[in-house]
Amino acid sequence: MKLQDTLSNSEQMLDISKKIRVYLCGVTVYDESHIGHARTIIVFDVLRKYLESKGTTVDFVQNFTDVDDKIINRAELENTTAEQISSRYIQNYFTDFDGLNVKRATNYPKATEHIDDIENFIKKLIEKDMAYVSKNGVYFSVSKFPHYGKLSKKKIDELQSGARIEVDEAKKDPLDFALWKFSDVKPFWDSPWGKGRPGWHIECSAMSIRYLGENFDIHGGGRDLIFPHHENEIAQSESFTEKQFAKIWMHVGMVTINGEKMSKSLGNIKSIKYVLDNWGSNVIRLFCLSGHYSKPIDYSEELLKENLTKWRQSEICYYELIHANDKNHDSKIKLLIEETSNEFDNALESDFNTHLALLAFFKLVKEVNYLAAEEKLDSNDAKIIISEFERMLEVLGLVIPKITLEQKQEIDNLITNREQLRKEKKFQEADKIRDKLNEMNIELIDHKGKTIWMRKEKINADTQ
RNA sequence: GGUGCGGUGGCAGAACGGUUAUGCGUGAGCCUGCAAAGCUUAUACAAAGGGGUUCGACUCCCUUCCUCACCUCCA
Repeated sequence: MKLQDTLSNSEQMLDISKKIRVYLCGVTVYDESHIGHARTIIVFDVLRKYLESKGTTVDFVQNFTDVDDKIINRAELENTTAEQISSRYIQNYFTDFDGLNVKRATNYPKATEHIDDIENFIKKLIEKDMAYVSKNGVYFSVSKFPHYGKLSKKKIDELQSGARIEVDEAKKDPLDFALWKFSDVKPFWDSPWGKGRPGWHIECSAMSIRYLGENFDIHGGGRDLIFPHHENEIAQSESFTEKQFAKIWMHVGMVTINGEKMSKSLGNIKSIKYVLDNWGSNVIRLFCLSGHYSKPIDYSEELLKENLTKWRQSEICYYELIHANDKNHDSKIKLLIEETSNEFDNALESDFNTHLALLAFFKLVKEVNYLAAEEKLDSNDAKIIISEFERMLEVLGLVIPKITLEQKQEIDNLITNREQLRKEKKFQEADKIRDKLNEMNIELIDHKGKTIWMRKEKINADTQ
């Protein structure tokens, strides 16, 4: 598999026959997550699901930043503790992302639970003279790390001349960043240097190395983390281990709205709860995967609607497949499956192009719907198609809700009744049955000779 | 100002030095008791501007312009 690596700015081969270790920078838990967070996490979720579908073991670690100024501020505002705030939003995170059908990570380490690791990390950096203690805390000496700027392609002197960097007198160099901040505001921990809490970047270095080793495969996050977060992580980690840190750096583009980055400070966010309520998980996932992961994607009702249309077509495809009963084996089916399956895999293997993969998936959908319309969908062929179709659904994290056997029985009975009424031209009564099924979220599709049903989840967007 | 992605039809988004995907949308038709959905078909003188290179460029080179992101917390 090839992936574009931010560090080398080139495509790197990833050997997926071995175990893959992935660290994804998660969220700071001080507020609700929005669709920008969702995109990054869904991209990595699909990456992981694809690898696992190929039999690759994936160690997938995603942190929660649960000590941070924003959390503390929020706690003050609500007159509660930082711990209360972070645990509330961790819960909120799981509600959102379970709702988006994101598979739980192997591990969700929290900064507050790794203070020892962090302290040891800092201790060693001080021993190596890569860090120093000052009035306000412990700082990393950027000028001592010769490759600083290699990830973000920034030059140290240019950064220093940047007028927007706030100069802190306690720092030897304005670029130095905090490993440990002295503070006696809760939460704080004792340390060899004084009471305080960890800086932001150090937790990811300490925890990724702790769980994945000193040199793991993929480190990822949103593009906005390249500088300074990931740059700093490289500096501290490589100073610590004297080895190359992550092999591949994978960065996901921003979700924009009207062309502008979606962010709290701009106040233009769409929360996951909001989009989930209005569009449902499948449509959001399709939306998040509809462009190449590295590029920005613009949130718009139009695009969401387009993905809703495509999802409806996919659902119909599925129901056509399970209802197939024609006996017209088509020798082209084998070829069709091979072709779409290869296109799907090839797209993902060449820098994880989910847009192209989706194209292959929809090609299969179109073809099945065509065959069904032409009454050429053989039931045995359908079985073969279903297994490939379901494999793609699984990788993409899309879910078609299942129904129970009893429900199916009931639906079949109602349809039979309706057919009889239609034959007798008692259309009003027949329509009543159709309405009743509709209330059960069952939609009928009348083909020339037969009627099939599909389960159709109602979402708010349908009624808008 | 620096750095980095980009700029392709109404929208989304590919490949490719020569024949311009694909999807959504839109028009027409088929099917239907009606409806929904589906299917069929049509549709677009698309390549930011200007120079080159070439027999030929959307694709290569130069240049100008523009968007966005990062340079401060951020997925």
